[in-house]
Amino acid sequence: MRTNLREKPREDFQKYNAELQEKMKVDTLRQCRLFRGLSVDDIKGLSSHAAMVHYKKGASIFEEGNPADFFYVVQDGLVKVYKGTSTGKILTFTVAGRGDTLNATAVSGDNYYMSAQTLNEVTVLKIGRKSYQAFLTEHSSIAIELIAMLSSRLNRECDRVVRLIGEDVEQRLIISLFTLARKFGTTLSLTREELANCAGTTTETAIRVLSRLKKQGIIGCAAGRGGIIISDMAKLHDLVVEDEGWI
Amino acid sequence: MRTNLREKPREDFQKYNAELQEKMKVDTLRQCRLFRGLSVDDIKGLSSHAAMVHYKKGASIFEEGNPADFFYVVQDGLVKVYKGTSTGKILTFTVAGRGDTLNATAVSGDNYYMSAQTLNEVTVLKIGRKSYQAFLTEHSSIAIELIAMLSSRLNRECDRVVRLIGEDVEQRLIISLFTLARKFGTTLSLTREELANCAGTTTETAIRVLSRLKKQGIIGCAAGRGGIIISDMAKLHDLVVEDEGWI
DNA sequence: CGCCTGATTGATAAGTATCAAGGTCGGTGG
DNA sequence: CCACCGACCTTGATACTTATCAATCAGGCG
Repeated sequence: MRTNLREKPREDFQKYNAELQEKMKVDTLRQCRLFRGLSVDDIKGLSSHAAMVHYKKGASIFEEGNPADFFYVVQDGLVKVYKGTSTGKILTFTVAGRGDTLNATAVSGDNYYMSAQTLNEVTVLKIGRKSYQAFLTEHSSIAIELIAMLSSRLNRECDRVVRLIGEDVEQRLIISLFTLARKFGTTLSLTREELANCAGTTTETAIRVLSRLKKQGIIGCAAGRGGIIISDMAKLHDLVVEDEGWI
Repeated sequence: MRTNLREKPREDFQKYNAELQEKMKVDTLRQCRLFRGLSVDDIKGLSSHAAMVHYKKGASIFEEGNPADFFYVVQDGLVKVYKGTSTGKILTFTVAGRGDTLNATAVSGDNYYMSAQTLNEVTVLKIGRKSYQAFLTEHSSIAIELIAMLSSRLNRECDRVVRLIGEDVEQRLIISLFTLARKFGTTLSLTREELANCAGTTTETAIRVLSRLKKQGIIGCAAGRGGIIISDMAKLHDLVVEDEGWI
């Protein structure tokens, strides 16, 4: 029968495809800091609840204040996690990449505490709130990692506050650039506007600072049209004022 | 024998005194959010490791960067918990009162992450780092409370960041006043400088805003010399711009 | 080719910090 | 008891940082 001859390879292909996807999901979850220390089997258990979802550039994954029905992990692409201010500005708290969670530390509250929007083509893993919470309570060793994550994030936000009070815009932009470059490499695909949002300033001010840095040879000339290239990371690092003081 | 006749009451007195102090310590610890849900016996166990220490006004309890040898709970008085900026300014993250911990959320790191200084006569409970950590691991139910505390503090700091970007100084001062008054009542014994540090501004600017509020009848005229009296809490509340948006 | 987004530069204005100069009150020592 | 001193409060003038507004430019894409 013709149908049989046709169906057989298609089934194989589908099975292969499903296995591949499952492998990718597990791979991604294993890169989460939150799940380190867990066995592969544990992660496979969680992975079975995870759906792979694709977003195009500029799409909203979730918005501040909406019911937090899902827990997200970035599989591919860049996602900005931000909050809007009462005056319509935006502050980007983090740019999440592969293996980063979007809302792991949002433990309390039934609603998303921030918004998440894609900066390019993005694939995420999406896990139902219930499944995620059940997984957390089953694997109590995560609690320790969660506390560590929360604690370090809290410190980071406190530092951000101190910098907002103590440092001028130029310094904040430099720190944003440095932090982003350390995480994603020296070729950043961010618009000036996105960078400005990271530092809590305006596009124009960000551009003016970048121009100055370009004159100093720290930013490459090939910048522009949605990208920033850092050509002298060492010099950039020298410009960062450490507020740690004693080291 | 004379000695006997004398010693007896003194022993009684000392015993009574020790019991009283122990009771005070337990009472204080029971007011800690971190320890709610624990039995009185559990808390008594922790209390036995706690020493009551007195500080006079303006004293430093611990300083950012020093080895974090102790865990502190405020028994009486006000303590500001702050960080200095690289430019010499100060940002007060919280004013701690009775039952508040000074460094409970500083889980990671071996050094104090902030500084703590008394705002008036203060009594604290001081528990050795080891004893505190042992207690935490023994009573794993605290982990849940700790996560909740960390999470809510993280949210609060993120909000602070957003307000620093989005709101002007006047609004930040109003929010600081409102928050302080809700916690400590409408008679605040804070200098203008301390209030300014809470809002991340300068003394002069804080004074100018307070003058305006005084004209509007929100701040009492009896203010000045180390105190602020809020005479119209409702009107103050009306001035607070909620950035929650939907409620 | 024309539109649209993002980058860029300049001019201007608003918000705050900074600097300066008293003023007030409470405590302390002669 | 009084005078002084120091900590805190207050107000004004000025400067600086950065946002805002406006205009132009460059490149990608339908």
